[in-house]
Formats: sequence, C-alpha cells, structure tokens
Amino acid sequence: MSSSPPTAKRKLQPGESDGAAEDISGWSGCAACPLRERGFCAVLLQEREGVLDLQRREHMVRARQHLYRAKDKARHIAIIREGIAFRYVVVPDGRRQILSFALPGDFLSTSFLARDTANFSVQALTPVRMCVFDKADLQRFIREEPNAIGAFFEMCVLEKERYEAQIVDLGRRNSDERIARFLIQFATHFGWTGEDGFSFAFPVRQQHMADLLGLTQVHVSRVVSKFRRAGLIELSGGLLQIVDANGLRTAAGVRNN
Amino acid sequence: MSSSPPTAKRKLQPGESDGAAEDISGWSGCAACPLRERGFCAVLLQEREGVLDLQRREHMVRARQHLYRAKDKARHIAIIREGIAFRYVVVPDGRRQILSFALPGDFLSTSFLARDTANFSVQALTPVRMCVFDKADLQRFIREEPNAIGAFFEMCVLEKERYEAQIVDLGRRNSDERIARFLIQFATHFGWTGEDGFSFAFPVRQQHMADLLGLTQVHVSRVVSKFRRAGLIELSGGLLQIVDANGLRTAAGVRNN
DNA sequence: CGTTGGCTTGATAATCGTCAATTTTAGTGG
DNA sequence: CCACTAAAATTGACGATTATCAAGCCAACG
Repeated sequence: MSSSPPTAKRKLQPGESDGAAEDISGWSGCAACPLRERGFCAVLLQEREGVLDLQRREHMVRARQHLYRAKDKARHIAIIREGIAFRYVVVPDGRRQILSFALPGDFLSTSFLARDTANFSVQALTPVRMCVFDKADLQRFIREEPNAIGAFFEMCVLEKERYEAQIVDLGRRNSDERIARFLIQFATHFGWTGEDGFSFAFPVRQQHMADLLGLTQVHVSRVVSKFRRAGLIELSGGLLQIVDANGLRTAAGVRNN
Repeated sequence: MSSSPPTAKRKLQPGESDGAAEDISGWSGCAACPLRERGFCAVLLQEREGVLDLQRREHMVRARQHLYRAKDKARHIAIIREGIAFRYVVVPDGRRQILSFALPGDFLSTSFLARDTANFSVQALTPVRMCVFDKADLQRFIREEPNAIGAFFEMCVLEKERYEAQIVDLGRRNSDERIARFLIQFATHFGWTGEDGFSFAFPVRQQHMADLLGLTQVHVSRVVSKFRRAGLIELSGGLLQIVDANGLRTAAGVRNN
C-alpha cells in the first residue's frame, strides 16, 4: 500500500539544532532603523505620532540558529530588522518543507498574536538582527490603539495571499517554473524592477530552494545549471545576476510582450 | 528550455462558466439557522446578545455556479449556510488549482474584509445556501464592535494555518498520503471521530481532489481504487465510508499506536 | 592541507502524467 | 419506467518529470 516518499529525505545538518536565540544586546532605537517608514513599524509610528513607548529589545542571532521552535510557547513577537529567516516544518520521516521566508520588515508571523504556539519552526538563514516585543505588551497596545489591529489584519491577509500563490506553484507548476518564479520574486523583493543585468546578494542555498519548492537539492542544481547555461542568470559567490530578464520570465511561464 | 507541464491540463467543463449567483430569496432568519452557535455567527450573536441588526439576505446558488469571480469587485461578504464551495485559481495554460473548500459556517474568505478583489474564484460544488452581508455594513459593524475584529483575525489565522498544512502536503507528501489525508480531514470535518465504519455524504469529484492535491483525475482514480481494493474505504454513489481507519491513517503517513 | 559544506554530474528508477478507449453512473425527457 | 445522453470513473500502455544513489569537485577555513 505505502509507496516510497516522493522527495528527498534530509539528514539534520551539523549545527542545525542550535539553541534558541539569546544574544541580547542593547536597544539602538527606531530613529536609525531603515524600517522606520515601512510595514508594521510605520503603523506603530503613525499611531503614536512620534516615539514608540513599547517595551522592546534588539536581538542578534547567528545563521542557522533558531528564532522559534515548533510547539514552543512564544512569549515574544519579533520583527526582522536585517537578514533572512525562514519558517519550516519537518514531517515525521525527515523531509522538510519551508513555508516562507521572513525578510527585513516582516513579522515573525502574525499568527503569534492569536496563538501561543505554531506548528512551524523559524530559523535564521543569514545572521539576523531583530526587534523583539513582549507579547502581552503588544496585545495591550493593540487594545488601546484600535487602528493597529487593522494593520495586523492586513498583514495576515497578505501572508495568506502569499500562501495562495505558493499553493498554486506547488500544485500546478513544474520545477523550471517554480524556480524561475522564485528567483524573480526574490529579486523583486530586493529592488529589481525588471531590467537585464540586475545583481544582488543571494544567500539562499539550493537546499533551501528545494525545501521551499518541493524539490530535491540535486534537481534544483540541475535546473539552476540549465538556466545558467541558457544565459538567463549568473549565480555564484552568493551573488545572483539576472542576465536575461525576458528569458527568465518565459521560463517562469509568464507571457512576455 | 521549457519542459512540458507536470500536471493535467483541464478543458473547461460544459456549464462551468455559468454566470454569478443571482437567485435571491427572502431572509429566513438566524433563529432556525444551524450555524447560530458556530463560527462567525456565534461571534455576531455574542456581540449583540440577541438579534443581529445587520442587513443581510439569503442566496441560493446551484452547483457549478460561481459565487465569485477572480478580480471582480466584491460588494458582499458571504457565509456558507449549507453546501460546499471551493476557491480556485486557473493558471494561464488552463491547469486549475483548488486552494480550499468552503464548508458550512465558513466565510467566503476573510480576505474580502481587507481587499476589494481576490485572485481566486469561488464556485459551488453542491447547491449552496448562503447568507450575504453588505460589505460596507459589515465593516461598520466591525468598527462599532471592537471585539469583532478579533474574531476575524482569528479566522484569518486559521485559514493561514490550513494553507500551511496544504503547502506541506503538496511539497512533501506523495499522492497516497495526500489523498488519504484529505479524506481523513474531510470526514473529520463532518463529524468522524476515528472509528471504523463511519459513512457520510461525499459530493467531491475526483477532479476536485486532483485539483486540490496537485494531481490528475486519472491518478486520483487509481489511488482511490487501490484504497478500495485494500479495504480502507468504500466510495460510491456519493457516499464515503471509512472501513479501516487505522489502515487509512497509515496510508496518510500518520503513525498509529 | 585536510576537512567540511555546498554544488555538480551520471546512471538508474519511481512516481505521476498523458492519451485514449471503455464502462459505469447519473440525469433528463418522453 | 425506459431510453438516451452527458458526466464521471476506470483501465491499459506509454512517457516525462523528478527522485535516488553515489561519486567527485571546489572553495572556504581553521
């Protein structure tokens, strides 16, 4: 009856089970924060028209450390200031699925506002600097500032829409399309506006792409190599360059022209 | 460069492009509604401690009719009272992906509270009776009743969690597991508590399962037949019976005992 | 300079899709 | 109630996509 799994089983990588983040440094303030104007922080600042009086701290975690472990009780709510993290779940037999990436300005999930725990874990992909609020504190803030909840609701809906897109990718697009679309999305998030030659830091490993897109690392390697040989992208040394934007869009299944 | 699609292309079925729902009948009230005590309606009733004074109507739509079409401006917000609908997306080359089912008590997406439009369409799978609120009306209600928004936020988070589970299924589970898990979920939603022999109305076609689970109808047929031959389920005449619960759970990749 | 993590590549195989024919089931009108 | 028709499901043969296994390469780094 049971057939073998369709996707790669992953062994735990060394260093992967690092403890939770605990490197707490001082608070450097919002004034210098590049996120001041964006996302949730913008809402906060807007609400109070000036300085925020929420309790907060700044954490710094190394790459591969966990920001949160599935089923743990979350006492804090964090927002990413610098770096990249990812939310993932591991199925019983060891296969890993990445749900989404958390990029600067992203919440470590709006879910924690309504839930004490989550089914996914969160791990730093690069070193991550984050801003941590006490959960009870933030909930009080929300009660006092009726407009804030709207902002959270908005964020929640946005996460949901991202998931919807990902479900369509996983269910109905082949590996070429998934990978090309991921690269495009990622580049777009980092300021790409569609032109040829755009180049940016790309710390994502093939294993991450595989686990996000429901593929194996080996297959991702083949497709990336194919894209490279076809002159669509250049990818080495942690730098990704979009060489042929139209070509990449075509590979992604987007109709150009 | 481009390879052929991984999944079935679907031709539009006859009758599938029916117009939007317009069969408006009178309002039969909340008193007799089986959903009175559950989900959003419970929240509404709790808020006002008695009768709701929101404008509303009752719509009845036939199977295969659309409750909403992607990109349309949504003026209403609906809650399903009876029947089953599904949210889906069609990718440019005709492949369809079902995002989720909407069952009695479910909202026709919390997204519409924050958005005018959605990227998915919603279609009735069976005849659907739904309760329709005017969007502006409901938004006013939310502003006046500060606790209501919390309930919506909660629902939004719940939808998100369902999507997370589905992403894991699509990315990291094989067809047997996906189908078995879907059957289990569905049965559970309709009152199954895990015992052998549970039987219930199952109006879902193989094409729906295929489009939900990222498979083809043909492959779903094979797996369902296999389950049947293995004595796990009985499925015919729109009735599904769970014959061997443990066997089905095993097929789903859940460790028994 | 050996070790480690990440990537590449080849050979082979499993899963799942495609195509097409056929049967079964459900629905409709006489 | 039967005949007819459309929809849905089944089945077989075949093929494509993607996984698995395994070996080797490369660059970073202590």
